[in-house]
Formats: sequence, C-alpha cells, structure tokens
Amino acid sequence: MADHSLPEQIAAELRRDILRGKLVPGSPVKERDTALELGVSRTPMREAIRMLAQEGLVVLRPARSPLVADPPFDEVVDQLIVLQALEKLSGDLACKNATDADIAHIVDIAERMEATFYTADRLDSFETDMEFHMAIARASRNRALAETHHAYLARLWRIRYLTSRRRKNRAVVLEQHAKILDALRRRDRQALDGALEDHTGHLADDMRQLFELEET
Amino acid sequence: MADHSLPEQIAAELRRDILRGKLVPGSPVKERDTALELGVSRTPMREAIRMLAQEGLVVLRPARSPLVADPPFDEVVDQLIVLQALEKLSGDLACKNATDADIAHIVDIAERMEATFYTADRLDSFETDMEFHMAIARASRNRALAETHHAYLARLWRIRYLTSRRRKNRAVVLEQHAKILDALRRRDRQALDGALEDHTGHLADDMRQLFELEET
DNA sequence: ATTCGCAATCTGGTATACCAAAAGAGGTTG
DNA sequence: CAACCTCTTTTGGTATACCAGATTGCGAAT
Repeated sequence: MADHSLPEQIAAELRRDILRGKLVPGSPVKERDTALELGVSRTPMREAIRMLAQEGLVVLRPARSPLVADPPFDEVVDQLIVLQALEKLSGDLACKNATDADIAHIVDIAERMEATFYTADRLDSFETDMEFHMAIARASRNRALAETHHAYLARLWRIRYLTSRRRKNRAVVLEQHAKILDALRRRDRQALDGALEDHTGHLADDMRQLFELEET
Repeated sequence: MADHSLPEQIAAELRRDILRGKLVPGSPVKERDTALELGVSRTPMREAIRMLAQEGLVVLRPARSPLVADPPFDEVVDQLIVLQALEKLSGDLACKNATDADIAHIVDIAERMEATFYTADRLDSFETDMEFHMAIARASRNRALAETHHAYLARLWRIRYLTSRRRKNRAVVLEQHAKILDALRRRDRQALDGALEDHTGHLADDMRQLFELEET
C-alpha cells in the first residue's frame, strides 16, 4: 500500500465507480456513509471527495451532500473546447521540443493500439487511447501543460468512454491517429494542428449524437 | 462571515502572507503551528494548505511539512506559456460570445484600475489587474476555461506580483490593457490575439529579468 | 574523537467526537 | 383537506485525540 496515499486510493475507487456508472450521475455521495462503506474514516474520505470535485466528477454544495456530476451538454462542449486548445498547444510545442525518444514512444503506443484495437477489451483499448494523447502532451516537454491536459482528459473520461461505444467506425480513430503521428514525425506544426483539430472535432460530433439519443 | 468558508479564509490569509513575502519560499508550513497561530483547528488548515498546493503556492511532500513553493524559472515559463494559450482562447471566444454587459463590466474594471493605479496599495491594484483578466476569461462564456484560467492566474500570482514591482513603467500595462479593451470592443479577434500575446510576452520579459537578478 | 544506535520528539495521517444548520416527517390548526 | 409549524434526524463543518513514520540529538562504544 506504499503506492498511493489513502485519500488517493479512495478517490481512485470512487472514480471507477462513477465512470463505470455504479454511482449514478446526480446521486449524493454522503461522506459518512461512503466512508463507512469503504472502511475508512471521514477525514481521508473528505479529501478524496475534494479531489474528485477538483476533477469535476462530483460537485460540492455548501452544507449539502456532494453530488455525482451530471454536466449538461453545453458544459461538456466547453470542456472539449479547452481540451482541443490544450492538445493543439501540446502538438505545437511537441514539434519543437520532443526528443526522438518521445516520438518513438508515441509510435510505440500507436502500434500497440492498432494491433489490439479490434480484439482488446473496450476499456483497455480506451486506456491505450488515453496513453496516446497523454504521451503527446508530455512530448511538449511542458509539465504544467501535461498536467492540465491530463486533468481534462480525466474530466472527459466518462463521456469519451460512452461515445467510444457508439462510434460506428473505429477505423476512423486509427486513421486520425496515423495522421497525427505522421505530422508529428515530420514535425509539421500546421499539419499536426489540423489533424488534432479534426480528431477532437469528430469526438464533438459523436458526443452530440450521444446527448441527442439520451434526450429520449 | 457568510462570505467564504473557513478554509477559504485561511487560504486567503496564507496566500497574502506568501505573496507579501512574510512566508519565505522554501520554508515549511507546519499545519499544527500555523493552525494554532490563526486560532483554528488542523482540519480546515489542512484543507487550506491543499488549496494552496493546488494553486502551486506550496508543495506537498509525503510525510513531511509542506513547503512554500519556489519554482525554478523553467517551470514558471511553462506555466506562462499555458496561461498565454488560455488567454488567447478566452479572447477568441469572448469576441464571439461576450454580451455587451460583459464588455461593459470589463471596461468598468479597467477604468477603476486606471483611476487608482498610482495611488492604490500595490497588492490591491494587483488584485484589480487579476480581476481584469478574469473578467475576460469569464466573458468567453466558457466556465471550464474561466476556471482553468483562474487556476493559472493564481499559480502565477506570486511571480507576477514580484515582476509588477520591478516594472519600470507601469503605464505600459495600462496601455496594453487599453489595446486589449479596444480590440474586444470591436470584437476583432485578430487584434485581440495580438494584444494578449503582447501583454503576456512583456510579462515573460519582466520575469526573465527578475530571475536574472535573483541569480546574483 | 568519531561513528553507530537508540530513544525522545516532532509532524503529518487518521479516527472520532461534537456542533450547528438544514431537510424531512408528523401533527396541529385554519 | 391543505398549509404551516415544530421536533427529530441527517449531514457537513470543526475540533481534538491518537497513531505511525521520520528526524534529530545525545550517549555509548570502539
């Protein structure tokens, strides 16, 4: 248990429950009950809840139980817009600052993803996809950027996960990744910018469809 | 005391002490002692320290006292790069989405700042400057963006505060703000982009000078 | 004199007890 | 029958007590 601190473990546990849908969006997360359930005291539970609030997975209310977040479409779009800007900045900086080893690492992830995309568990392949994007952010060699980018990926985790199920043509994703990789290899900032914009744009389209279906 | 919660008040108190230099970068912030000093218990003090850690004003160490942050130049530059990207995105979106009331509010802040810039307490006028930039971010009508932008402003608070002392010509700031306002009024995205880039760029120059002086 | 080791103590992490505010249930009254 | 008031219960906020790991300083042994 030296890995992570107790609050982090609790946060990870709750995060999984939220993303997997065990904790329904809009339902309260009472610190007493939840702490008892997990066999910890309220203090680390409190801290874990604050972490998730910071990530946007729960919303705090003054003097009330925190709620599992259930962001309306507009808010998710807002977050996606920021994510897109962060990815484009990452790409731009990566073209300038990435080492060859950085790029090789990204290629490696992409190849792994391509090889297992149709056979792997959806959750696994989804995590590989996250790794891919995080590796690009890290290749910017800007720690603050990588951290903020990671926070947004985490925040959009659930909704991206849900859209990945609905996506008819998974090949499109692989193709987009290939384009991103190609531009990055050539360190072609403009091409990379376009490829990343395209990638996020498709995600926005998928999200819109998902929300429209949910309306019913 | 309905304004803010106790942890927020404590955080504000500590933040002022850090920014004013009462708490020296690199020195420990012991939660017991500090809590006793402020007449509160450790629980809200803990939370306040976590807030400041999140803002980057203190750094947490496992099983050790938190330290007042003292980030190296490179890290601050990284953060400034992200802040610049967020400001440019804010400006871009604000040109599209800001209401006339939003812009009027920004004008209001700018005028207040201009009127008191030379007479007001430096920390106060600095807070007005922050309000100005935050108002622009909020005018983007993108909550996520405004929040992340705010976090970066807070993170760069100290270093910006220090540079504001060194800046020979405060009039430059007012002039830049005027340019930003003008472009925003005309909803001229390109001009606003340039003005914001210029503003942040100057800040980077000032920062560089500050760090070079500190080296000695 | 130097180094190794042990113990006192300092510090953050965790559990728990207490408090005040707010929500909900139930009864009373118009 | 409905609306309102009150009392109980629930819940987060705060204070405090306890614990375990780490640091440090002193002392003993080489």
